[in-house]
This record gives sequence, structure tokens and C-alpha cells, in this order.
Amino acid sequence: MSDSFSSRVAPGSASPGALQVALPSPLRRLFDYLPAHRVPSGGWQVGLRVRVPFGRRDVVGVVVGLLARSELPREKLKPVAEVLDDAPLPEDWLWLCRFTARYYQHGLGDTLQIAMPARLRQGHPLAGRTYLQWQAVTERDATELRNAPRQAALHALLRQHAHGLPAQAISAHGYTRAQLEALARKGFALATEVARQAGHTPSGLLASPALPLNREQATALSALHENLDGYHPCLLEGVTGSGKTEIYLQLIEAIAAKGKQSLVLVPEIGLTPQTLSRFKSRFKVPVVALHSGLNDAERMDAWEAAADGRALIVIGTRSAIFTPLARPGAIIVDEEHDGSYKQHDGLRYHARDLAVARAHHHAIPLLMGSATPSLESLSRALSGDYRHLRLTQRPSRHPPAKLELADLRHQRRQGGLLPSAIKAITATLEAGKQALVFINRRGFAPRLACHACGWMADCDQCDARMTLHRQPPLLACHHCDSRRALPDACPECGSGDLRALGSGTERSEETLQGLFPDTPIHRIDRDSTRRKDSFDAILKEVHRGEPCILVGTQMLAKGHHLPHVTLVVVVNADGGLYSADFRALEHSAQLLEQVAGRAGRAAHPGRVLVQTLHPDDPHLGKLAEHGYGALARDLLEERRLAKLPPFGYMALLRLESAKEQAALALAQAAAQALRHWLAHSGTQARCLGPVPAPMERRQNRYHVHLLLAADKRSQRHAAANYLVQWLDANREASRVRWSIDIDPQTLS
DNA sequence: AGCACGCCGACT
DNA sequence: GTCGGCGTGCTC
Repeated sequence: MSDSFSSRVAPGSASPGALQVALPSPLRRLFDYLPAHRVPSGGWQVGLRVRVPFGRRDVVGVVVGLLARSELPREKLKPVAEVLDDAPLPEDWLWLCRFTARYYQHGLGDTLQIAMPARLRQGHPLAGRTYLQWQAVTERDATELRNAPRQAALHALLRQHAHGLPAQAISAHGYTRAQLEALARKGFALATEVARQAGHTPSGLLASPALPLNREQATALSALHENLDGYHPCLLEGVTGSGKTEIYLQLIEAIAAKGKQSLVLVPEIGLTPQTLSRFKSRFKVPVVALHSGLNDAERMDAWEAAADGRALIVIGTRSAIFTPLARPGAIIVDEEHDGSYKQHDGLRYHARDLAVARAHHHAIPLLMGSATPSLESLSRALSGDYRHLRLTQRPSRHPPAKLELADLRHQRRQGGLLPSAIKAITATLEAGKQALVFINRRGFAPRLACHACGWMADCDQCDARMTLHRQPPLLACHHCDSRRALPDACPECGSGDLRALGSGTERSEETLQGLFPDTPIHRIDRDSTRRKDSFDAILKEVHRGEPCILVGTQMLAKGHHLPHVTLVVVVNADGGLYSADFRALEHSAQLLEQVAGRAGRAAHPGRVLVQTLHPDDPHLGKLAEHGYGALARDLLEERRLAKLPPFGYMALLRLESAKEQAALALAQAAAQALRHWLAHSGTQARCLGPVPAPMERRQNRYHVHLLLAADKRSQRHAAANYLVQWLDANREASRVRWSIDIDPQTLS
């Protein structure tokens, strides 16, 4: 981005010669426009939305700079077509967008568009600080309305509310805008303008009392209470069930008591009605939730409620980090290690990392909680950059279940399960308890092979095997949308001896149903829970506590309380053990610890059986013997020696093209230019590759990676910035799809 | 990303 | 004769 500040003029001074406008375009540049004839009431200001002609269309952009004069000749500039706002968009929001665009090497225009609610993007006006409150005019003779029954009913409704109703509440009662307007035209309804901030001064903060804290919780909370002002990052490392949420609630209470707002980020899977009601039922102050169920208008309302300070508590997933706050008081990131905080396409931001930047900017406390902290956060907690708060006690008083490793080698298994696992399931059911079988693969079997000639069913668009599904029967690729009918015979040699190799959830379910014909078996994966309410229905059934077996993927690992489960079987723990991806082990260990946390959460102690082909692996051994915290500290030491994150900083350039060579050729040219620049500029960064990406061909496109590594964030930033500039200026690059991933979470 | 312009193939 | 395929280029 060419941020030439040299010719900027101070806001409010004489009319600027040109406006620098960020537009909805992937181009990493800004565009200059002439100020329109009509000067906005508050003068030209950064943050005003404008409608401008762009190419052959009109788009909505945001003024991000006031220039004394443009570097372009005046005749090349077009005038702004319309000013959309009376007041600029919130300053804190604009700051965060600028920071995000710069840090993640993304265009500012595109970043702003992503960070604003759809209604603003489309050019709708902000509702502003007032809204209309409608009241009935009672002096008129209502019999005049006998030919308009809906209007009469609306009139009656308004009469019931002497203090008036906002238009939103009227439409919520099922009346249309037209009916209200007709009523107003006939003189039966009057609107008064009401300030949004006014009103709502609840008598007291809490709707229900805070829960008593144990000693650890009390210690943690008092540490937080000591630091309610200023930037105080804290990592709350607390085992499953140790009461992290209660700490969040009581921190929010202290912040709200000061009249300040709390922003709470939760993982995608964590924003359930239960979570929300826990927050809403505790407080009398307004809680705003940003979830996927909101429509554009509701999202807009929530955004404004946060922006003007009416909402004291804002809860949302990843994108909620972009919610403006009038009086920011604290940011809380629940399950801070969770992968859903990272956006995996387009603007590849990490909401937890932006939360750190934002808390620092606002100078407010930041509380990050997890039972299995990311190595990034743990490292900073151990080094003292973050305050380290720990909760080790579970309410059940049972020590957390230890992982028991079960050797998969040289042993027969049914549906992926060892005899010892089946025995354990039998014992659990006989004790009247529930068992959870965790298997990280959907479908029936991950491979279909011909036993006669060795042929395997491959995807013709990807370098991947097709997964065999039974319900419904078909071959499906889990990396693209291609599916095929099951062949009756081998397409290579004609043999009918086709065999399903390996096990997925469907196969385990089938095997278990054969072994335990009288026990209900609930399969939980993306396929079985496609219908929106079926997951909830299954959970409800499971909560009744009857003996049953749950078979499921990751979906089961996180969050959900399963108080009657006393046995967890992990079908295969080896996914992350010998991966090329340096983060695989960390993620795999987090997942195992989270699954293990499902066992014995209530009154019953639990068992966790972990099947593995590598029972002697030292990492797995550490995890089993001493838990995630101990393994994580070992992994940190390994990362330090290898200068890997968090002891080094990475950027990954991903390139893809339909032609096999195009992406690779561009990557090679980029690597050469970058290496040359690194040497000449003296930037301490390393350029690794290019290499074909793992699973090079996906959906018939070829993927190539170029990795950038540096010991210092600033050096990584400089190198990534050079790379992006080079690609932006390169003709060849426009024929290849590429994107830069700052702090990549995975190298695949 | 849009959205145009441009220059080659199979159709009313 | 043109409708439309997507390569190429531009957007203050």
C-alpha cells in the first residue's frame, strides 16, 4: 500500500484537494477522488463512507486519507458521487482494520469490507443515535379504521403501549411498514425521536448472583481485579471443568461496574444457546451476540449497539473481533488455542492475535483461557509476557483420567477397535454407563482396493483416495465435491474382490451395532448431523443417561458436557505423530486432551483408551503420563531449538494454477527475486522452497508453497511485504492465483 | 473481484 | 451473418 502521508492535511482544516478512498477490490491500493460539491456537515473526515464511480460501476468505499493534493493530475480524478455518513465510522474499528491489513499483507479496501456489516457495505445508512418511537393517537375516532382491520389492530397494539413502540418491535409483531405508514398518514399514529443511549439504566448489574469460587479461582480473579486498567494480558490455563467461565463472568461484572464493555470471543462450536444463556441470565445489562443466525439488519443493530456503547457485553466468534466498542473495558478469548479463530481463506487473520493487538491498543486487560493453551500463548505466559493463571481442580475431585496406550501392532481389530477396547466398552455398558468412540474419519472406509490387482479408487481431480460411504453407498472425495457410484468390479482387472480398507465412523458404528445389538449407538459426524436439529436431538437423548455408545469425529471432542460418559476410546492417535507439519503434534495433543476431558466429568471416574501403532513414542508417552501441559513444555523446547514458532516467525505463500507448471514457475521467479532482495537489503529472513504443496493436485488445480521464516517479526514482515509487492507488480502473477498466509497454522 | 473489449468457433 | 467462449487489461 502506498501510504504517502506527506501531503495529508489535518481533518477539519480547509477542504482537502483529494480524498484517499479504500474500495471493495482485492487491489492492494487506494484510489484518489475529488471532494464532492456538498461538503459533509462535519467537514471531510477520515472514516466517512462514500459512493464513488469506479471503472464502469458505482461502489461504496471509505475515506481513509485527506490529501492536500493527489499525485495524479486533477483531470484523472473523478468526483465522489455521494457522501453516505454524517459521522465517520468508529475510530477504533478503523484502526483495527488498518492494523489487520498491514499485518496480514491484505488490501485495506478489502479488509474494511470484510470487517463491516453487510448493510454498511451495501451503502445503507447507519441508524444513528436516535430512533423513532411510535405512539397511538387516541383522540381520533377509531371506527374510521373499520375498513382496514390490520391498521385497526396495530392502532390497538399501540394503545396498549402508552410509552410507544420502536418500528422494529412493530414489525416483530407482524405488521408491515406500509400499515404503519398508512396509520400515520391518517393521523392515528405519531412518531417521536428517542435517543438510543437514553433509558436503560438497570438497577444493579446482576440478574443472578455470582457463583462461589474455590481458592484457585479466587486467586485468579483477584489477580485480574488488581489490573482492570491498562494492558494486562493473562493466560488462564485451566483443566476441563475447572470453572473458567465463572472467572470470565466475574471479570465482565467488574468491567461492567465501571460502565465499560467486554468483548468475548468463543470458538465456532462454542456459541451455543446454552453458552449465551449463561451470560444473558447472569447480567441485567444488554448482551449482544453475533451468531450465524442473525440477518443483515440484526447484525447491523448489534454492531451499532456495540459502537455506541449500549451493549456492555458483546459475544461472538472469530469475526466479532471486528466489532467496534465505544468504551472498551476487556477482551476475553475462550479456548484461545482453537483453530476456528484463524480464517483459512481470503484475509487470513487470527482473531486471538488481533485480540492481543487490540487490547494493547485500547490499553485494557486481555484474558485468554484454555485447558490446552497454544504454544504461542503458553510460551509468553512462561516467559512472563503474559500473566499465568492456573486452575487445576476439577469439581468432581477425581484426578483427570490418564491416557492408557493400547498397542495396535500385530493385533486383530474389528471396525478399528482392539479386543481390549471392545472389552472396556462391554464393561462400561454393563456398569450402566456410556462410552465414546472417537475416530477422526467420516464415512465407512478411507480406501477401496482391489484384492486381485491392487487398484485403488482415486479421485480424478485430486491426489487423494476416495472414501467409501455406505449411507448412502457411494465413493466421495473429502477434498473436493466429486462423488461416484460404487463399482461392482475392479475397473482395471474386472475382479469382483473389492475390499474396504481402514475404518471410518460408519464402519465402527456398524461393527459396534453387531457386537452390541441391544445398545443404542449414536453416530455423530458431519454426515449424520447434516440436519440442523439432529445433533441436539442426539445430545438430548444422551443426556438422559441410558447406556449407549457414541461414535464420532472432532465434533464430539469439544465443549459438550457428557456427564454419563466414563470411557473414551481413541481409535487412532497417530495422525499428528510423524507429520511433516510442525504444528501437527501440538494440535493432535490438544485434541486428545480435549477428548479425554469428556470422560468422567461428573461423579464417575473415567478411562481413556488410546490406540496407537507407536506406543513407545516419547511424545505420546509424555502426554499419557503427564498430560498436555507437560508435553507442551517439551514441544516448546523443541521449537526453540529449531527456531520454529513461537521462536520464529513464518509466512507461507500459496500459489495455485490449472496448468501444472504455471504456479511453480512463478514461485521460482518470486523466490529468486526474494533471495536477491534479502541478500542486498540485509534482511535476516530465510526463503524455503518453492515446493509442491502436500496433495499437490486438488480440484484439478496445482498447488505450490513458498515458505518464509525469520527470527524477528519485523524481518518476516519486511520480507513478506517485499514478496507481495513483487507479485503485485508482476505480469505473470495475474495468471496464477496466490495468497499470503502470515503466521500459517498449518503447512498443508 | 467485476466488467469491458477483443478476436475466433458453431448456430438460429 | 451473429451469439458467446474466456484471454487480457483496467479501475483514481
